[in-house]
Amino acid sequence: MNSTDKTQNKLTSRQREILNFISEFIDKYKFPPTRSEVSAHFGFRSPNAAESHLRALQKKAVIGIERGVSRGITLLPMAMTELPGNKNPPLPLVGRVAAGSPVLAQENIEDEYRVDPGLFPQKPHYLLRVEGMSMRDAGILDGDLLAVHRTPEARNGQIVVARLDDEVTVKRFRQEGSQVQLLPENPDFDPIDIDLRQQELAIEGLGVGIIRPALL
Amino acid sequence: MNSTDKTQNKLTSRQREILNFISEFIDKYKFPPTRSEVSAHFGFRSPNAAESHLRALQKKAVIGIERGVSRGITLLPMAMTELPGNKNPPLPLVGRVAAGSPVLAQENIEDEYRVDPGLFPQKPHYLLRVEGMSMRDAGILDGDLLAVHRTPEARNGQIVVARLDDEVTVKRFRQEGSQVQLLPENPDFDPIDIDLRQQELAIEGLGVGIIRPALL
DNA sequence: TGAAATACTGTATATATTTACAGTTATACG
DNA sequence: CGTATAACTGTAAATATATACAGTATTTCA
Repeated sequence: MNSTDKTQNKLTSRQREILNFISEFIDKYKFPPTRSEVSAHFGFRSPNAAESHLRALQKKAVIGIERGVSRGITLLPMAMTELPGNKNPPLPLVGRVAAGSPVLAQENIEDEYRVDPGLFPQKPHYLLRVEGMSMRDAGILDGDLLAVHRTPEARNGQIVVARLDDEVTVKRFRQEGSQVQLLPENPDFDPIDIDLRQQELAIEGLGVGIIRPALL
Repeated sequence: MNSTDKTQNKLTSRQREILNFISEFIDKYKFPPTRSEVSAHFGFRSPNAAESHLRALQKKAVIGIERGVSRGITLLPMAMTELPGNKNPPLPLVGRVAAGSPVLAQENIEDEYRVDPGLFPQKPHYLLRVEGMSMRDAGILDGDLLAVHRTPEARNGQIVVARLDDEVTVKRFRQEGSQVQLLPENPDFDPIDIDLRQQELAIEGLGVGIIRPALL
């Protein structure tokens, strides 16, 4: 391991706690904490304890420290990845899913959009651009963005993102024992029948909402 | 004027400049400026010049100052109103529009949601909850949220929010001279014909997108 | 017209804050 | 086993920062 690689070092649990505190402090007070505020929170008797932690976090490229500046701590983009409970991250927009690749593979992500999570009944994890008119009568049109909640479980009647033979499709879900039907909402299309004993079917997620970025 | 009313006092142009600087400073550095940083920016030779301005802004309830805390300045919600170039404000969700009231009247606003403006081809100004199925075949269903761009001008074929006899409706727009048609997208509904010489029609805005907060 | 508010200069000081230096203990690593 | 890193205590000092006090000139407003 050479001395220049800083980013790949993972945080220790204590460091994660410190980072967490900084993030929450900023959320609460709208400005970063001082060394003594960090120390006070964790019960350190020396401000230097906080100082060393900050230096470590800086070395690992999750925070920035402005020298000689009070409260000069900034959370770097890198920090967002490490933070839990990061409400309202931008949702990746998934376009055409390349055969065999995971839906959220980098190559499938076209863009990122911030969308208020409170809009939807279930937290969406990504947006999937819908192709084709097979769900027209459910009001889901070609080009619509389906807000998808990642989960492998679906109940009858729900609109799912399913993967069948390396193809990703959006359909209404129906299951009776080992027989699954993927139902289109357009009489021009035929239902897809699957026998789980003979064919593999993966539920990628649940459709929880629609965003139509343009009206015709 | 008694001494307790603080909020209604408007800001002087200088105070607005100061507030602006603070806001931009926070955007840039992620923490608020000190008195000397404010002074340096405006060329004050005394940190007290900044101090007085901050006190004035505090008295007018646009900023908060934590006593004894470095960089302890916070922008209060009130400040947002005063600030220009406030990109990405939350969009008000307009529910049922009370007869005779402006669409964006306080009484019509149910909630507020942050939505990435980059999603839509035109900047949406508010979200309108669609009632009824008259636009079903355009994929706009009962309960959908229509993202509306406020403008009084519409071109043929666009989906508009129109006000006719104190009623607000969403329809497709068509105009030939003084004859306007508001076309539903559902054979169960009849087009509305308006002669502008006899009846008043106000275009409240253009539908620029749809958000469906739940799938059935 | 006169008091209050605005918009500053200038000086001073308490204290908030960063930051360096010197240690201790425990754990991980090759 | 020795070295590095993590996770602290404890002390000290330079400096960054808030903030009080004393003024001046101008504008606002009742």
